[in-house]
Amino acid sequence: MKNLQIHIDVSSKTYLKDPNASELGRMIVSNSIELIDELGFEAFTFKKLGNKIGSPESSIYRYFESKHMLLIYLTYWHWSLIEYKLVFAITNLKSPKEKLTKALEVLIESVKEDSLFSHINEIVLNRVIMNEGVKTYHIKEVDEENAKGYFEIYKRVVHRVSEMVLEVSPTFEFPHMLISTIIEGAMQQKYYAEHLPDLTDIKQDSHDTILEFYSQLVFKTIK
Amino acid sequence: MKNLQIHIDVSSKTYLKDPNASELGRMIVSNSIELIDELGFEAFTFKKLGNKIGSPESSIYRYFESKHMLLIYLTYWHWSLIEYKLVFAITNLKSPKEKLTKALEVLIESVKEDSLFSHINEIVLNRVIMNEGVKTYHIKEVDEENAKGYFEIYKRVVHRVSEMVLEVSPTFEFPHMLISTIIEGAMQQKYYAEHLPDLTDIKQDSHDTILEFYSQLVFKTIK
DNA sequence: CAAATATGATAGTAATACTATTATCTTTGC
DNA sequence: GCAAAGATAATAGTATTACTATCATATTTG
Repeated sequence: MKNLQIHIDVSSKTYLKDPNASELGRMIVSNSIELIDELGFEAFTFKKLGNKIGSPESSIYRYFESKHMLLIYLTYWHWSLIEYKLVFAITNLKSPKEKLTKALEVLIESVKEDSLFSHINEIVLNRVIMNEGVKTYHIKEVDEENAKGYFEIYKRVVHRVSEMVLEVSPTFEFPHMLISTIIEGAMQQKYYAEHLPDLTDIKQDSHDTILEFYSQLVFKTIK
Repeated sequence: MKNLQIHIDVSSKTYLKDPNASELGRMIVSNSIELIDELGFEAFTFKKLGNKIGSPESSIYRYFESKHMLLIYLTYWHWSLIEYKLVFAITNLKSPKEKLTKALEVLIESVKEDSLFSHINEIVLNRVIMNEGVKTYHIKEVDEENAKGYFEIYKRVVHRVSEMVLEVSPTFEFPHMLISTIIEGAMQQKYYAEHLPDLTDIKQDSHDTILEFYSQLVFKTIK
C-alpha cells in the first residue's frame, strides 16, 4: 500500500473550506495532529496551532468551525482510511472466515507504518483517535451531529464488518453490537495497556495479545 | 436494599473538604449530578452550579479543586456503590457460575430505582457516568492521576469480577481484559442505543438485550 | 463567650473560543 | 498584462471560563 495515490475522502460537512485543497489547509491538519498528540485535546487551541504554523488563529477558523469540528474531520479521515484498508485487505478472499479474520486485523492491529500517500502521519493520528476519539460523540449535541452525518463513516465500517460476521454465522443476532464492542474495546485496551495496566492482562505493550483476544472472542461468540 | 444506612466511601484524595459532612457539600454533589445531566459536562460550570444552589462559586471551590475532580468524586461514588452491590448480590451463592451471572447483572443492568440511602440520585448519576465517565481518564494527566489513586475503586471492581471469571474458568488468560471490555461495552451500547442506534442491534431501549448479549459473550469466551 | 471554622459577597486575572475589520498578497480569467 | 476575486495576515475585541484572593459575616465548638 506504499505510495499509492489514493484519495481519502472526508465529508465536506466537516469543514468550512477543504483543508486538502491548499498548503495552509494541509499544514493545519498535519500540525493539529501533532499538537493534539502533544498537548491533549483539552489544552490544544487554535491559537497554539497558529503559532506552530506561523498563521493567525483567524485563518484556521476559515477552515474549521471549531476545534471540535477539526477532531470530527480527523476522525472521519481515520475511519475512511480504515474502510479503504478493509476493502483492500479482503479482495480476492473467498472464505467468509478468512475475510472476517483479515477484517479484524485491520480493525485491531496498531498502525506501525505510514502509507505515505498524504501529509497525514497515520501513526500519530491513530494514537490521537485512540486517546481522543470518544470525545467526538460523548457530547450533549450527539443527536444533532449524528443527524448531520458526522459519524456516517464509522457506522459504515461497523456495518461492513457486521455483514462479514453474518456471512460466517447467518443467524447471529447481534453483529453490530459485537463489532462496535470489539472496535472500541481494542482501542480501549491499548489505552489501558499504556496507562491503566491493572485493567488489562497485557504484559509489556504486546498489542498482538489484543488481536488474539478479540479474534477469539468474536469467533467463540458467533458460533 | 431500601433505606439501609450503608455508607458509600469515597477516597479523601478526590476532594478538599468532605462534601458528605455538610449540608452545603451535599447540595453541591446532588445538584452537580442534575446539572451535569442537564447541560453536559462541557457546559457545566461551578458558576452555574453556584446559581442553582444559591452559593458563590468560591464556596464550591472549597470542596473541589475543579470540575474535573468533582467528576472523579462522582465516578468514585458510583463504582463504590457498584462494589457494594456486587458483594451484596453474591453473598451466600456457592456456584461460581451463579456468582458470575449475578455479578454481570449488577455490572450491566441499568439502575431502575434509587436505593434511597443518600442524597444522591442513583438513576441520574448512572446516566451521568454513562455519558461522561470516560472523561475522567481520557486526559493528558492520566498517569499522574492514576498514581494518585483516583481510579482504584474501578480497578477493584474489575479485579473482583475477574476473580469470579477465574473461579469458573481457572485457566482463562485474560479475565481483566474481558471484564473491562464488557463493563465499558455495556455502557457504550446503552449510549449507542439512545444516540447512535446504527451501531447496535437493540430494538427500542431494551436494555435486557445488552445483559443477555454480554452474558453470553462472557460465558462463551471463557469456555 | 472567645476562638476557630464555614460561608457569603465581591473583585480580579489569564486564558479560551471565538468574531470582526482592514490591509496585503496571490491567483485566475480575459 | 492587469483587474477582479479570493486567500491570508495583522490586529483588535468580546463574553465566558476556570480559577484565586480578600474580607466580612455567620455558625459551631471547646
